[in-house]
Formats: sequence, structure tokens, C-alpha cells
Amino acid sequence: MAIDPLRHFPGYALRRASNASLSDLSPKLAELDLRVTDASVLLAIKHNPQIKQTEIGRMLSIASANVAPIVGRLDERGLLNRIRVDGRSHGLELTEKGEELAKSAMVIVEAHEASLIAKIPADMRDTFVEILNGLWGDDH
Amino acid sequence: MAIDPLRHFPGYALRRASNASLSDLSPKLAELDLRVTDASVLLAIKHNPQIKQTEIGRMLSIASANVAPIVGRLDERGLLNRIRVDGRSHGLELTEKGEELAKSAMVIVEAHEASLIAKIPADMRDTFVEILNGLWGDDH
DNA sequence: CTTTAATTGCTATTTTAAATAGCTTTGTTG
DNA sequence: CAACAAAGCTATTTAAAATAGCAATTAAAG
Repeated sequence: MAIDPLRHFPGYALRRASNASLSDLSPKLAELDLRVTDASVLLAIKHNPQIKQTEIGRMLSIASANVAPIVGRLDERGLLNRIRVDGRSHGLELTEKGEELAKSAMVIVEAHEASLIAKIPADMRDTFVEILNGLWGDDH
Repeated sequence: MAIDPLRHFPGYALRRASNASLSDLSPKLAELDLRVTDASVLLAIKHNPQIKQTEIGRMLSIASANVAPIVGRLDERGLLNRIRVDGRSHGLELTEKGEELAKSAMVIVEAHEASLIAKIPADMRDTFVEILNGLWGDDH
């Protein structure tokens, strides 16, 4: 096989691993008619009732212009309620239907993550995730 | 700050770290008028003269339909030559200009990777990359 | 108190990566 | 030689992000 000159670089390996992980997860969530980003927003709301769209964007590093259509789609499907906080912002919370879908999504995500975790040496798992989390942004 | 319910999952952390890394690298390579994927193809050719497009696709997990326009763009810029191997395939190799651009790209990539590596505990660096490389595909 | 600035949410568009469907030409093999 | 696989390609679509810009509301500063 040909030589991959970038293979020993963490950033490159990161991208390859992330892509592989996504293309495994994506079709599974599609069974619930959820995109990967939709699911992360759904779960963000589940765990943070009354969260505002701006906060979702900040937390997930999604520009607010891109949060709008995602939340809009979830709203159209009756998965969440927007509760007016003041003139310009709403607190979001899941409906019953949203809670159920979030639960199903979480089952899928957990199964996916479990199969990833299985590939990491047991004594390295926590460290590995900590390193990963140390790599994105100095904002946390 | 709000609670990110996915933070402890490796797959999720992977995506966040990969995205952060990409949005750091991407504008740097744009200074050479290269997209991230273009650069990885350019470097693949540099290190594997006479490589065929199919092999590039296999190596980088890019569908051949998506390799075509990338190589086409590099060709248009005079960065590579297609050397006919048989009726249906060409071996690719960089021109002088391509070699120079590849060298510049490599400088950028290495600087980018160095700043990533700096965030990984020194004694974990090799292990970290090995684990990452173990996560994508059982095809290597 | 009023002008200014920042916040929130939004529309519309564009870029990039990747996926999908389908095609032609050329080799290879039974 | 017929059937199939390999190689390269076009065109289209989906998804995530980025970008530009706007309207309404609230907060801050003079």
C-alpha cells in the first residue's frame, strides 16, 4: 500500500478518526430522522431545560445563524417548546415527544460510543478523552 | 455555563477536536490557495510518485468520484503531471511547481501539528496517535 | 433620558466535504 | 469472445460551517 505521509500527525489522525466515527453514527441517527448535529442539539436541550439558542451555539460551537434552522426543524416536528423569557429570547425545553426521541437518540449514541471505547485500551480511556477535550479551544 | 452531556464520550470529543483543528488549519492553507483535502492529496502524491487516483482514494478514504475534481484542480494549476500507465490509468507525480507548493504546505501543516502536539502531555503523544489510528477502519 | 452599543434570533447565500447515481473506456478472466 | 472488474469521470445532492446582513429588544453610557 502507498505511504500516507500524514499518518503520524495527531491532527490528521484526528480528522480521519472523526470522519470514520461520523460515517458510522450518521446513518444510525438517520433512522430517527436526526442528523448528528440535530441530535447534539436535542440532547443539549434535554440536559439544559430553558436553555437559549445562543447558549446552545456557544456550547456546541455552532454559529447562531446555523442554530436557528436546526431548532426550527426540531420545533416543526413538535419536539420542543419555546418559552418566552424576554422580548428577544426564548428558553427551550423538550416536549414529551422530544424527550422520547432524545432517549432513543441517546441509546444510539451510547451504542456507537461503546464500540469506539472498545477500541481504546482500557487503562487509557479516561486519559484519551481528557486529551481530546484539551485540544479544542482554550475556552473551557 | 450549560452542561454538555456528550463531553465525556470519545466520539463526540473527537469531532469537537477535529473541527477545532480544521478551522485552525484551513485558513492557513488557504493562503496557498489549498483546501485541506487538496493539501493531503498533494502530499500523498509527493510521497508516492506514480500513484494512481484510485490509490489516493483508497488511502485517504475519498470516493473516486470526489478525487477526480481535486486532482483536476491541481492539474489545472500545473502542480502535477499525469503519466499514462495503461489505457485507463495514470501515474501522478508533482511538477517542480507542485514540489515547491507541497513543501510550503508541509511547513504549514507541521507548524499546525506542532501546536496541537504541544497540548498533549509529552509522555502520551505516541500513544495518543496510535489510539487515534486504531479508531478508523479495520482496514489497516 | 436619550443616544449608543450589545444581545438575540433570524434569512439567505456560499463553501467545503462527502455521498450517490450513473456513465464510458479499458483491462482481465472464465 | 462474453462477462466482469477497474479506472476515471460528470452531475447532483446532502450536511456542516462560514459569511453577510437585518430587525427587534435590552443594557449601558453620557
